[in-house]
Amino acid sequence: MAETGVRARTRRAILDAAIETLTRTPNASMGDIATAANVGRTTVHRYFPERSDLIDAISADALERIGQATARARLDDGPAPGALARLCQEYFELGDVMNLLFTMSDLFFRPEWQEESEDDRVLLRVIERGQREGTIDPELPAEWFQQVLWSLQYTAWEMVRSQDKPKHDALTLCLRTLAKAIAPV
Amino acid sequence: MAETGVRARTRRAILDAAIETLTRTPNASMGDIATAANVGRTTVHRYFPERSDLIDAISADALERIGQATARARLDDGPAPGALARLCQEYFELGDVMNLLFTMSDLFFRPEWQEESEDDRVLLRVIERGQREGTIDPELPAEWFQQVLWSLQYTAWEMVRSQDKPKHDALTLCLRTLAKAIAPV
DNA sequence: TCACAATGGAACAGCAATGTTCCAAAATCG
DNA sequence: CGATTTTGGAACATTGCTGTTCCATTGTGA
Repeated sequence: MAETGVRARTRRAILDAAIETLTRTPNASMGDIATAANVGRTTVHRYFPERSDLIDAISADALERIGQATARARLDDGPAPGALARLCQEYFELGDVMNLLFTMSDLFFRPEWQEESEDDRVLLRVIERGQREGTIDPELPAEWFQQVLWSLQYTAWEMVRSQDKPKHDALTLCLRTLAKAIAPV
Repeated sequence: MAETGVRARTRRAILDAAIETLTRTPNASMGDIATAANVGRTTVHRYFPERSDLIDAISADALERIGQATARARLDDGPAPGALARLCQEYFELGDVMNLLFTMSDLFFRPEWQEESEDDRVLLRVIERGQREGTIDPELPAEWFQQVLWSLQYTAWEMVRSQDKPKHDALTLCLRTLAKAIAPV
């Protein structure tokens, strides 16, 4: 059977096209997505019967990729500030996933996203470790730094988008500002 | 004529209801908004013939209020860091306007918002002044700090929303982080 | 080459929101 | 009070998207 080959490939193509299209136009129709994927609308419905099925898959895909990025950052290794910097870099390179989140903000409000994930816990843990070790400001709550890290991701990508900053420069700005923000007084 | 009295009042009621409703549900229908405003759907269409007219009005209203807040912060008075702190407070108190922007992110991409406003210019000017006077880090571009200031607004409100932080605490976090972020090395 | 899987397109029904019109009721103002 | 403005509701046509079915065509693997 072509099961693994063809089917998996078109599924992936639709998913990628959906991510890219919805990033630019959060209200894009199924037809728009089909066109972007070079696929008939019928085919899209064959893989994702309802729109919500497609959104579900996108959500799962994004969570998956974020999880992988978090793992790659090896947050438990070495000094906390360096670990956070690595995480920033990994997240920043997720690019389309990040930008999707920022424009399709309703994703954020889904249960899978609202509940504290393993990634959240790992991140909070390394922040708290830094606070104990004296490398991160203990005066502000760990949750705050967590939010700031995410917001700086958005800010960096916004610099790329609206100010035409090179990606590399934007990442540098992000890293420097995070370093200053978490530094102990 | 009741011109000034009644008409202005219902218009305002519809506008306020629209802001509040769209903040919670960016895709709310005209009917939803009418209900929220305690007004018939017909009446809404009487004041704002098309949906786009309503959105236009909301956009103008938000820009207007942001302009007033910027003016109140008197950015040209006193040391730059203090001026930015005042601006943060004023913006933070805009509350519903801020939250509307964050959930209806398509507002951001309208021409009125993309083009550099007078408020933007005033803000950039005070940042650059601080950089010359040695009170703000001159190594990072003024546009970056501008974006960071806005992002911290979002972050602070997000703390209120998802972490149940008291508004006052969230504002404090915002101010302290901004202070550290702009501080010269 | 042949059988079967996968696709594209057309056609259709259903639905929800939009925008419009009309009229009767209610509120406001002189 | 009486005239005029303002409103709410019902009704309607229109539009765009959704989800489904059917069939002919193309592609794939054995």
